[in-house]
Amino acid sequence: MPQTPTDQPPTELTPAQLEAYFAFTEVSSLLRHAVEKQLRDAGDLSYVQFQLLARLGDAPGGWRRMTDLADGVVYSRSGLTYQAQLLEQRGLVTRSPSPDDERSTVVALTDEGRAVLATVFPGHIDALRRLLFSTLSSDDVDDLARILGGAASHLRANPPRSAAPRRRAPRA
Amino acid sequence: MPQTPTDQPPTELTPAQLEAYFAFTEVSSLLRHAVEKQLRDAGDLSYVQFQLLARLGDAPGGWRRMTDLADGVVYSRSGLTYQAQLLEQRGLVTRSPSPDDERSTVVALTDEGRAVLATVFPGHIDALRRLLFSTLSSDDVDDLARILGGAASHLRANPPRSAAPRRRAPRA
DNA sequence: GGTTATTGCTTCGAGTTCGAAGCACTCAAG
DNA sequence: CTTGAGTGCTTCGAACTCGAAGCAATAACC
Repeated sequence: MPQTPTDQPPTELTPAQLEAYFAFTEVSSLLRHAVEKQLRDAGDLSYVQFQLLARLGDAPGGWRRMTDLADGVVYSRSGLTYQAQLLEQRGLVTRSPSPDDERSTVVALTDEGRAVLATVFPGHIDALRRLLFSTLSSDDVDDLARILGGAASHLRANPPRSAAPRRRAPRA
Repeated sequence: MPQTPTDQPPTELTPAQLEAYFAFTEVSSLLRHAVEKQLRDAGDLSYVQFQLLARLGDAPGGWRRMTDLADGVVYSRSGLTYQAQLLEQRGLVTRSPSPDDERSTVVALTDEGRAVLATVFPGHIDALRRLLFSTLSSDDVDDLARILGGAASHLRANPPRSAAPRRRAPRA
């Protein structure tokens, strides 16, 4: 194990870091594709739609505000509007203005939405176990949770600088 | 509701598994968004485009077949055709039929493509270090590489059953 | 109270993604 | 040689995604 002479960051990653990064991206892609296929077959849901339903199912009262939903799944506002429309058309959620704040829209799970979620969920869990957790020891899972949990916090704290502070539009 | 008597898989995940999974998806989303922003700012490249250039830069001779490129980045063939067109229009790659096999197209990095790659690469590495590796110990990195490497192999070995064997279209 | 930000969501346009279908070439079998 | 299967890539259409711009409601300030 070579000593790192000083702390100054080199322009390269260590082999282990590269390996970890490639493995991460590969698992990310493959797992996502596999899960999407399973969800499409089981309940004709996209991954995003499933995540939204799952988050609603998890919420007390079965409803959330649009923005909270979007933040929860790391998703654009406009994209969420689109998906929420689709889910509403299928009768899986309702959308209504919040009584608190007329600006915000509250998305709520319908009975049918809850039913679909209940139908799809076990298959999703099975897929996860089969694809991901079947090869992982209990310690591995703990390690993953600890390491990635820390990384997630760090990433949340360092947002990708949400667009440069743009100058205001010129008045007429 | 009875206790879980044996090892047979329950329909739920353990809290640690859930935690690991959520952390994984969150890191995946956040890291992807952040890296995409960095690449767009630095060289007006999408993540996919960067991955393609990087893979070409890594290849002996600086060229690869379309299919090998697509498999390498877990990407659809048609999507690759689209992105390869964009890269070709920008003069970063060339496409030409393989002398070996007239069917296959060989994508090769141009000098300009290599230059762009050299420009963008350090920033990419820096971003990775800043966003991901700055919080990880050397042991963490080793653990990640080991655990996710194993998971990746397993996923590669269990492809999402490439579409059900659909019946062939009726002849005329 | 009245003006000026800020917030929450939607609409819009442009760009990207995928799978299915199609085309061209190669290989195997007769 | 001829047929048929298989492979490699592209084209096509439909769906999805995002950011910018727009609208309405709330909050902040004097």
